[in-house]
Amino acid sequence: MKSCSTGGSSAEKLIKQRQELPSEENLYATAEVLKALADPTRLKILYLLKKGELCACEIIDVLDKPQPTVSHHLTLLKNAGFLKWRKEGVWIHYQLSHPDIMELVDQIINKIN
Amino acid sequence: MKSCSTGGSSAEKLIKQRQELPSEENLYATAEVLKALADPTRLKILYLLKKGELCACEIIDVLDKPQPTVSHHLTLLKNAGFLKWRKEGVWIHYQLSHPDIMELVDQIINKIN
DNA sequence: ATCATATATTTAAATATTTGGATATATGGA
DNA sequence: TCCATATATCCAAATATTTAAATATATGAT
Repeated sequence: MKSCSTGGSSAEKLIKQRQELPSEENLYATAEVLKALADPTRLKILYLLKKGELCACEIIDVLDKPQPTVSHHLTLLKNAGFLKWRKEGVWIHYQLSHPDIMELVDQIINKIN
Repeated sequence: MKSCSTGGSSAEKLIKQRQELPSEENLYATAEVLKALADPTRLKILYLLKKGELCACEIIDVLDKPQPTVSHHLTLLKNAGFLKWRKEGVWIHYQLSHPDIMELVDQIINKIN
């Protein structure tokens, strides 16, 4: 049996292929950001916010989930960098920090489908 | 205390906001696709394949992980629609099915950072 | 047919994520 | 100050994902 035709994976080739990749750190960080996107509840929040700023209580109403659940998802989206917010008294108004990211998400999905 | 200034969430407003969202089904499907992306090992595979076709054995070599682990990640990427493949004897050569998706991923990450 | 190798599947353990009740904190009104 | 409401945090249970050993399957060489 001859060897895999894509070319023998010599030690040098291997090292080079590894070097050309993003660092582990980088890959982990990227995965973290994408994980924040990869959940139906959080996507729902993001699509909601495409229409404009909303306060947490409104998001809770629309999603119709318990407050701690929504709060948790908002925290993940905030930590990943998807949201901006401003406090106004007791209320917290959330906005997309990069509205055009949602277009990019849609483009990925369109390519896949 | 006055009510949340973004506007009282009247029943009609709520219903409208919900209607304007993608369906649950759609949100779940989108989340599935994004989940396939949201893992450092799978991102590594995708970045590797940006350079061109590789056979499974080479991917295993570069990642330096046990074969079943890599096979599992390849299966998830295949199922999500990110990979094309062709069999050549025992070998399976994988390719990105939509190479430009990786650019879109990079754009999302660049916006966030 | 037998063997060696490439890849996939099965399975179970380890780990991480999601959910929501209970509770804490923050803010403003009375 | 005391109360009501908005939001966050803590915690534990339910669920999902990741990892890798063991095993199965597929292919081609002898």
